[in-house]
Amino acid sequence: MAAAPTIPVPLTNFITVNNHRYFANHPTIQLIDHCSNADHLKQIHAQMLRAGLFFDPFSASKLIHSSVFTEFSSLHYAHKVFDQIPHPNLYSWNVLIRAYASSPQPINCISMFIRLLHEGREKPNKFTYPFVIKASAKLADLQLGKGIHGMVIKEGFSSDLFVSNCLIHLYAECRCLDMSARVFSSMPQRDVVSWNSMINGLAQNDCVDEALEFFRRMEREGVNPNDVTMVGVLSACGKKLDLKFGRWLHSYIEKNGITLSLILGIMDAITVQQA
DNA sequence: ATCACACGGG
Repeated sequence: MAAAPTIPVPLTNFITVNNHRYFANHPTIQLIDHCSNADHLKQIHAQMLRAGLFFDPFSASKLIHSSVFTEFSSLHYAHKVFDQIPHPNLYSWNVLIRAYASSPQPINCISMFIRLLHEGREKPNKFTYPFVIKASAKLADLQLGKGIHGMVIKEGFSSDLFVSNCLIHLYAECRCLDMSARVFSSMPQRDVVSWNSMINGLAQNDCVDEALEFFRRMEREGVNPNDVTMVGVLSACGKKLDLKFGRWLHSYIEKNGITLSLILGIMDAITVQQA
């Protein structure tokens, strides 16, 4: 197999992202954003190989991003591109880890994460963990989740709002609601997603009264519920067959101007019907 | 330059 030619590129202009300086002025790299089909993307890929641009981690990450996020490309292709990058930066790792987390094979997200731990020049950051936790949640793998949680604590991300919200959801998916509650109560600050994750987790695990209790607590603490909150609360209410409370929720939704998305409308109708 | 939460019955 012939080695890719590595013609040095005159890299004179920089852009600054996250306090790092990158070369991003190469005409081939600028083409990436205007690429309109898979063949075009492959041509850019070929030009990058000829120009040695894969040795610039920022340029390589641009191609990875395009390979993953354009609808004419596939995750398989993106992974092959990734494997050709000599020194992928953390952004490139995260792009692939993220794509696998929302793919039908979340286990590949975990494999990439383990590769990152072994091969990466940078440690996982606050963006990496939410993707990996999401994959563990989809796998409903409690052992794996606990392991990742341990790393989160060790690496100092346990007070990150996004990471904690993911952990609440993860433990709920593993039917481990006492752990969800433990994460929730340890948070230095919470937002509506933290409450939603608790309420929906409880409702899905048939802990109806607890879900409604969290909703009341949320109200007391002055956090404004949104449409996702109401899906969980209505679901709990439907399981409880409580018509009176269902009707109260109905007027509550209208009174508080909560967006009546299609799902919420259907949920609402079902709750009233069931009771 | 990236991150989190949702529905029930056909």
